[in-house]
Amino acid sequence: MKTTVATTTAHRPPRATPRRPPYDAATLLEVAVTVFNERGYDGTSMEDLARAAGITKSSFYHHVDGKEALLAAACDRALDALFAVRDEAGSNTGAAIDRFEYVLRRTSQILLTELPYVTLLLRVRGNTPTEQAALERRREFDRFTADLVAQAMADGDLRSDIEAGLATRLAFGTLNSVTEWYRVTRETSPDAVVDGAVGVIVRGLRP
Amino acid sequence: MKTTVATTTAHRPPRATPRRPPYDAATLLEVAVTVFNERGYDGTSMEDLARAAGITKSSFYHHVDGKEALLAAACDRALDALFAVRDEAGSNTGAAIDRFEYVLRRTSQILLTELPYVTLLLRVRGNTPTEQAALERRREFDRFTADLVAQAMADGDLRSDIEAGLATRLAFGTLNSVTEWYRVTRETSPDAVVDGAVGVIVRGLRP
DNA sequence: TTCCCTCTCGACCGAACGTTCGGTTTACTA
DNA sequence: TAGTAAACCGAACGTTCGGTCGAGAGGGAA
Repeated sequence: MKTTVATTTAHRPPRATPRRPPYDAATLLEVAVTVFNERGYDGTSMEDLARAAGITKSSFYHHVDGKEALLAAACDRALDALFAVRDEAGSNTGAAIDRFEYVLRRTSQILLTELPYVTLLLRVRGNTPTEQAALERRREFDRFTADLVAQAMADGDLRSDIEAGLATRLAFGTLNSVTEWYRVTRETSPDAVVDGAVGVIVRGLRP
Repeated sequence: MKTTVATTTAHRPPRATPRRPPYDAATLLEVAVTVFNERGYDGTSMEDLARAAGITKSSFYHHVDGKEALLAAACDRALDALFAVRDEAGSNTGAAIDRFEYVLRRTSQILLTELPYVTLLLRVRGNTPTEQAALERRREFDRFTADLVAQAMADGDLRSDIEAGLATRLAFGTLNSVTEWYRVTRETSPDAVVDGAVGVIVRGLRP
């Protein structure tokens, strides 16, 4: 890591690697979210983020607005993807049970394609207005799904011996738990996880 | 701090507040865990804890060894309860499917009786050796259960079209998700939650 | 060459962090 | 009434936090 030669010029930033393309906000967001998920948001310092990106803290600040802005951007990315699902045709046409299963499947797909962002979203506790806003959007999505569950129960397509709210929470709990352990490997494909999780949920909830 | 004239009192000093019994370590641990679960461990300062207890930071330190010691004590309490289940007769005798169901039920009961401590345990990320030790004990418990699942699959008592590791993780994911939303209320009794969760899991995993 | 803009840096700031310490109050006993 | 130990407190310690600042390096355009 030391600047070996080139001592003649007093000011010579270490250029060990051939040349890295300049960072953009999206790339640094990805780096930040990765570290956030490893150490936790509050447990991560801006110094940690800069080190992970291979630049100094002040350089890092040149590209991003601040720590909380990173969190907000990450949550928004996850939430936008989820709300896009809510507006898809499959979530709004047909029997409630089919719409519920569609939402489950699409949600779990997004959970895997946007894994780091969703993981971070699921861990915010509401400490700041930013986090509270993210929590509120999450709840709105949960409410949308809970209505589907209640409707499917009324239709007799889901077992109604447990409360609709409990069923919804268990369903999302099962899905969301994937963020706690899933890592992309050759053995466990995303599709297998999606099929497995959704399958277990709907079989567990059917009458 | 004025020295009141009441030097003559001798028997009944005027007491504005009734007087709180002195704190002990267990009570302050409970307070700490509650705040940790609200704000997150790293997001909680010792000042926050002291304020929640109604004493100053330095008084708080009179009773506890430090922030990390509180985390360790809380994790140990949760883990000790879980490992006690592993050693119970119901977890080690009979068919694997019955033992699995027994472990699930007892685990979810402990999850509710020791809710704050288990909640905190499930959120540690391994930032310190203390946290890593807790994570390792958790994994040991998961391995124990995964063996039961694999055996029950071999017996034909659980569907074997999904991987045993995936099934175990989904089962615990469903159970553990309860910590994310469960609050003691009159409407939703702990027993109803236990029955609901365990029921959904075993029905989802049966052949 | 000069200008200009982007990117990077070291140095720095006030605030908050976990923790310590000297000293005061309280409850109880002798 | 004096002595004692536990409970408690205010003030500060050294460190780390998120964030700022002025300046240098590099490259393209004139």
